[in-house]
Amino acid sequence: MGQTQRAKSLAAETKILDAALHLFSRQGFQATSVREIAELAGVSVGNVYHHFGNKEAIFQRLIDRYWEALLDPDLPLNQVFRQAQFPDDLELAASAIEQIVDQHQEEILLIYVDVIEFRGEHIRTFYETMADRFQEAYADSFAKAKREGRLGDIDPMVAVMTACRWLFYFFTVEKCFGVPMHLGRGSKEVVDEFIRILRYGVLPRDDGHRPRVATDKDGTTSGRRA
Amino acid sequence: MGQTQRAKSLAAETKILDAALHLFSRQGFQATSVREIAELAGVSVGNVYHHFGNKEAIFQRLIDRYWEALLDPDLPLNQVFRQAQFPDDLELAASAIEQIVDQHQEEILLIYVDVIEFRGEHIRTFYETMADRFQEAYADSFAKAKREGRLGDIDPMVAVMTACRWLFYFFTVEKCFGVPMHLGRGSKEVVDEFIRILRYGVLPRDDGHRPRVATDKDGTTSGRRA
DNA sequence: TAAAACAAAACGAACGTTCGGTTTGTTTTT
DNA sequence: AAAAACAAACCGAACGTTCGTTTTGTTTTA
Repeated sequence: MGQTQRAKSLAAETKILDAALHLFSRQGFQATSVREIAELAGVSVGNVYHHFGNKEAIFQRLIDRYWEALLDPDLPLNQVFRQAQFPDDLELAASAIEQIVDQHQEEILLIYVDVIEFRGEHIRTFYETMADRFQEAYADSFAKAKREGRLGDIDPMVAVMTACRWLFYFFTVEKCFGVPMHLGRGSKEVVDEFIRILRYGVLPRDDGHRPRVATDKDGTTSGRRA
Repeated sequence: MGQTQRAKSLAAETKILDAALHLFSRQGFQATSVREIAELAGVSVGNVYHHFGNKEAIFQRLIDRYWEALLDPDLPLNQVFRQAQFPDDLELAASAIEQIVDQHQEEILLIYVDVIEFRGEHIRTFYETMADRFQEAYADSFAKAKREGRLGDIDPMVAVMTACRWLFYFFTVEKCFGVPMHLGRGSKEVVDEFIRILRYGVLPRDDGHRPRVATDKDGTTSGRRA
């Protein structure tokens, strides 16, 4: 009850933003009316316009909020980037990306709303910023690994981009688009296999590298189909 | 001028569908009005409703049209699947997928419209159908390759799914979302590198497999950096 | 008591859809 | 082969509703 004006105002703004996020991510921008947002937020239409200049400003604020969350240095994925241990950090990266997609399902759908209903510049800046951060984070690490022969013949920068994009899209398909199964295999199973492919490739190795276990020939170790 | 009634009717339907595809893919379903569609198609609003029961029926027809195109046995990608030469067919698959995304940019965006503005069941059936076709197409081939030791320790079915999904999404990002560059590298460069990663992995090989140089079937080793 | 927060009513514009009427091509009758 | 009858293709005004936004007025807080 005894809330200050600022606190009440901020609470109302949050309620409006949350309601808008819920609706925008489920039915798109144009298909969501200000009346719907107001009703779900439990405020009047007039009050919505007291806090936001117009409908699009609400959308913009939601995008900004997601963007800020992605740039947070404390975000696990950003910690992984700072360590720059590719390809050893692939498991860490995978679970960090899974966490992002899990916690920001609606915001990720918002990005696709932006792609469709606006001209989609946010997804462009997203990929371009990601590219810059890869360069920053991994350039030194890769130069050193190259000198020490710890990396193969491929371009590790392309590899890390490939991996992150795949993981991001994989979890997006699973959590946001609702395609939970993949060839009858579970999510973790597929991600682990993807990481192994990245590290060792699908073609057999004649050297000592035995990715899964040791010398088994039939590969019955992980209980796949007969 | 002397067109039959059926021909005229079909021409009008096509014009309406093309206009609707253009608009839906650029601004979404709800943001596109029937008036807009009619104007771009060069017909009256009433005529639109003569050919289609309602606005959503137009959308549905567009999705169906795309779906039929994907199931066409003559589609290059389906020919690649029938050959079932993974991982040798990766270059062929890549260019077949690139061709699909190129020729169906608008329809692919339509799928994302469906994800946002409807409940996105089409993308689910898309992925599930893809999974079934992978099983059909590659099951025998992989069993044989496994017996002959031509494949490594990984699950090839996961690998082929991984590859196709990545390629599809890669070209979608590039052509539909407008992110043409990737870490300053061109599209072909990145795809080639992705294929090499799939085959050989990022970790160095001590055996005779030298990924970058010869062993290619057609011998066209795309010239890259030393 | 002034300003901020909120609610309700009202605005014109645009929406999807309907409908009566006109044009145009085809079939039937003469 | 011309005329009459028919049906499909087509048009555009109009309907009822809903949209984003504004205006006006009331309550709450400092």
